[in-house]
Amino acid sequence: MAEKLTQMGIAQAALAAIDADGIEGLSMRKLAQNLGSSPMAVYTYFPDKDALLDGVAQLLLAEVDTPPEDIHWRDAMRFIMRSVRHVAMRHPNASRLINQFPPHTPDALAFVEAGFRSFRRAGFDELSTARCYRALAAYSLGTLDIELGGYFSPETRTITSETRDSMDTPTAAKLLPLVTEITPTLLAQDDAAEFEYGLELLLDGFADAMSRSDRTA
Amino acid sequence: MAEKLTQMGIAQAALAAIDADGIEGLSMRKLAQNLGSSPMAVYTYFPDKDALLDGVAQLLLAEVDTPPEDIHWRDAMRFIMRSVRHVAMRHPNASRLINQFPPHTPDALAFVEAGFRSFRRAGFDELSTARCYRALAAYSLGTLDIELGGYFSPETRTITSETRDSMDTPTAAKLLPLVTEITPTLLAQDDAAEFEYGLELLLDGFADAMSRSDRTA
DNA sequence: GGTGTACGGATACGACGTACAGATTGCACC
DNA sequence: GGTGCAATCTGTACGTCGTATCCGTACACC
Repeated sequence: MAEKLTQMGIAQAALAAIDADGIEGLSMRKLAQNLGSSPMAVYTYFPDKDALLDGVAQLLLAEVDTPPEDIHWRDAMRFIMRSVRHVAMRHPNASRLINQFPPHTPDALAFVEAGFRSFRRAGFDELSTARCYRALAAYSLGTLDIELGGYFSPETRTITSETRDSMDTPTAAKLLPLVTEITPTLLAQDDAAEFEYGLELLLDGFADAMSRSDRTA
Repeated sequence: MAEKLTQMGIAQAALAAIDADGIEGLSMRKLAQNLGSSPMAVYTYFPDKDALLDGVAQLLLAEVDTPPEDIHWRDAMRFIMRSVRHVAMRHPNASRLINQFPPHTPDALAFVEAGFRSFRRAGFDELSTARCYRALAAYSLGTLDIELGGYFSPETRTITSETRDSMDTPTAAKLLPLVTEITPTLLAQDDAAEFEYGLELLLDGFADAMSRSDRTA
């Protein structure tokens, strides 16, 4: 068993394990077993489990595609945003890692660099580029929380205001009529379409700001 | 020691412990000690640790303020969005819980209900309300990841493409000139101002869509 | 007063992350 | 070819975790 261990190889095995069993299901012992070696061997390549998870995140982020160089900035942003979302959807169990660890390796930063390039080529200055990147990052990360964290799903938990077992549906409907009315609508929508909706609003806003600054310049 | 235990009391103690020591620092044993009782006592009120964390999240969400009823929908949304952000900033160690557990108790849903009310009163139909809520939720949750998860901070980790210790700064600058150029700008911005920037873009978009649908109706 | 039921405590189990102390390997240098 | 050193990997062990299980207690209700 046991090809030579490498950082990449270990991180890939960890990603595979997470894809299969979830993040909570990953332990150093099980990972080592998959790799045909001893638990502590991993610590030669990663100082602790958190660093390993970071490594897995970098692996995910490196999967994000880079847009062609010659397209309009709007298309480039759409391309990148969709690609991030698709990577997360290919690895639903691992997607939290994307929210938790920002890209910081060259491979993981490739798509960021490409996005920046696209903005700058279109005439965005440094500040506008930073601003837009931040807004897109926030929207994108939040989308992952919502779509892959099951944010809008029905896992009714307990706890209420001091009394047990309240929150029977009829009572809730009286207290929260609009939540009751709108939640089904929320759940019925297509995730991809809703993602695009908000994305276009942001891109529209960027375009407006750009054209305004053109006119003043 | 030991007032009578309650769901609320336990959740509050857990929140206090998390505020002090972080989520990872919270254990059932330490929590029980703070409460002056035995670890297993908590399990009378919460089926497991995850349910307890959910309870803490509900507590946080219940801290979100409800906007006055008579203001313009745009002001109401600003109000709510800012309040969510401020709650998270009061509990930086606990803020991940907001991303992980959606509101589902009456108290935690109060601000959602108020937001829906504001949209509907302004003439948004069910679908538009759901759409806008989703976009705002995504932006808001992503903002928490970025501002409180330290997303843009410098915690340089390791792992690269197969080789160790690369990613010395000069090399990075060659490979990723724009990342190198723009990252300082990104870090230098004021979090609150950047948050408002993206928020206004979304609100502008909602307003446009509204006025367009008025004209067709 | 007797009985059931909600509550809290004690103990224990299995799994976890990882510190530490060797063993093993491969390679540089004479 | 031998010798030493550094990197790599293994084995063992410690402390901590979540929580299953079993038991005692106290109070509500008839």
